Amino acid sequence: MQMVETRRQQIESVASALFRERGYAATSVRDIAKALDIQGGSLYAHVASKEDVLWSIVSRAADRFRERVHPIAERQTSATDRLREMCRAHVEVVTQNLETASVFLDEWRFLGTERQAAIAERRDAYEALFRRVIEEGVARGEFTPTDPKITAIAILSALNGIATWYRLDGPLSADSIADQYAGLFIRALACDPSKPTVRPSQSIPKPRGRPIR
Amino acid sequence: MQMVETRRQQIESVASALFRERGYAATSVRDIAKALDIQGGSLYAHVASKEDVLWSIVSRAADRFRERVHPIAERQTSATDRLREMCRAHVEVVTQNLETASVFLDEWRFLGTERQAAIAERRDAYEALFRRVIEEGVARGEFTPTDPKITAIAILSALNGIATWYRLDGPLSADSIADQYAGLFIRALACDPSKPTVRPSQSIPKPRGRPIR
DNA sequence: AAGCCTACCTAACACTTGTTAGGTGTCAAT
DNA sequence: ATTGACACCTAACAAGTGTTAGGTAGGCTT
Repeated sequence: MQMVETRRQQIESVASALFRERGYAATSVRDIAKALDIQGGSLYAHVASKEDVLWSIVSRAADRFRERVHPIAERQTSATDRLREMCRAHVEVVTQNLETASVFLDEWRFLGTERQAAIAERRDAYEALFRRVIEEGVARGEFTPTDPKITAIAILSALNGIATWYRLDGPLSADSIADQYAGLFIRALACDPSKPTVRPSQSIPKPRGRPIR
Repeated sequence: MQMVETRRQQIESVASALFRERGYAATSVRDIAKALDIQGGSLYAHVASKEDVLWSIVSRAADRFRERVHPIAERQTSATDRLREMCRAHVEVVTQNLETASVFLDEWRFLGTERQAAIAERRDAYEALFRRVIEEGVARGEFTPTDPKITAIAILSALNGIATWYRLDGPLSADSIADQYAGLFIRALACDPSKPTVRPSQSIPKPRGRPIR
């Protein structure tokens, strides 16, 4: 009974590819239709608007990231371990959903105001997953003391950059990329073993209003 | 004699701001004109085309990055030192030219094919500056062995990400951001001091065809 | 056989797009 | 006083934009 792909899914799939390579604003509804060998107006039997398609893509991609990474963030393992696995999972989502992930990362600003706000909220929450793991690692003396907010953003920027240059037919496997990135960040955070500063431990300080300085 | 700002410069300045916040494709020539309180067609007394404006912005921004970072890459100091300073300089260019840098990073794909290729070439050369410093640091045993290409891309992705979120009126000074980022990457690359592997030294291996694996 | 649903088409709508041709006024140099 | 450059305007162009209304053909159910 399993049908291969509903028309709506085909539209989103084709739109993802076009939005990624030309950008949302530079892709017309007729471009999408042409890729499916139908007429521009015929799309509206399946979708309410062009922005609607973007929203579906973006919001589904947001789901994927959270679904994969959130469970890892809640594990009871070391911060080092969780951060490594979170990085790996993030890279996996990017490389396995290259088009939708790219659209999510780059084109969400073309959504209407409310939808944009909804995504911003989810991105903040997602970023907070990384920030908290870093905070915890620092508090436990597992990580070098750093500003968790900046560090989290730096890590995510680097990981998200993969979406721009990764090619399925390239020489690098997704796994090896993930390992390299994860290793890089773990080394950046790993506490210098020469001075085993075991901070107050256990207690994680509540984040104050302003992030730094 | 110094005139404040030629009309052409005003156009590019206003266009940078609009391209950054709405994207090139979603910004009309009339939008740019309206910001200058003139009529859409009047712009063509100063510029040849919309793409021409983009090209000016993008290519000038590319210049700025190279001008600031290339001299540092050629210093005779340690790889650690050079990488740190290169990161700092890059952040400086981003934060001091927020709008043009953002446009350079995000909107260059809307250039025509040849101009796009020209920018791609310059970006590759710029990326190579970072890659070579990393290669050298690894070869000298100054850095942990890592794939220089991936590492360079990771660093630049993180640094470029700053262009998306940095605000002049935000709580973080550009300098402190630069230090944090630079510190992060240096720690990620610094060789574990417990095993002072002084590799063959001096000789830097020629990069082979395929990057890794 | 009738009705209905799905999937698509055609044609048009109101509007926006980048760009150009020709015209107007201002100001400095001749 | 004439010239010419400069900065801008108006008006239009051809093409493309997202979207809609109305129509048609085929297949499924009744």
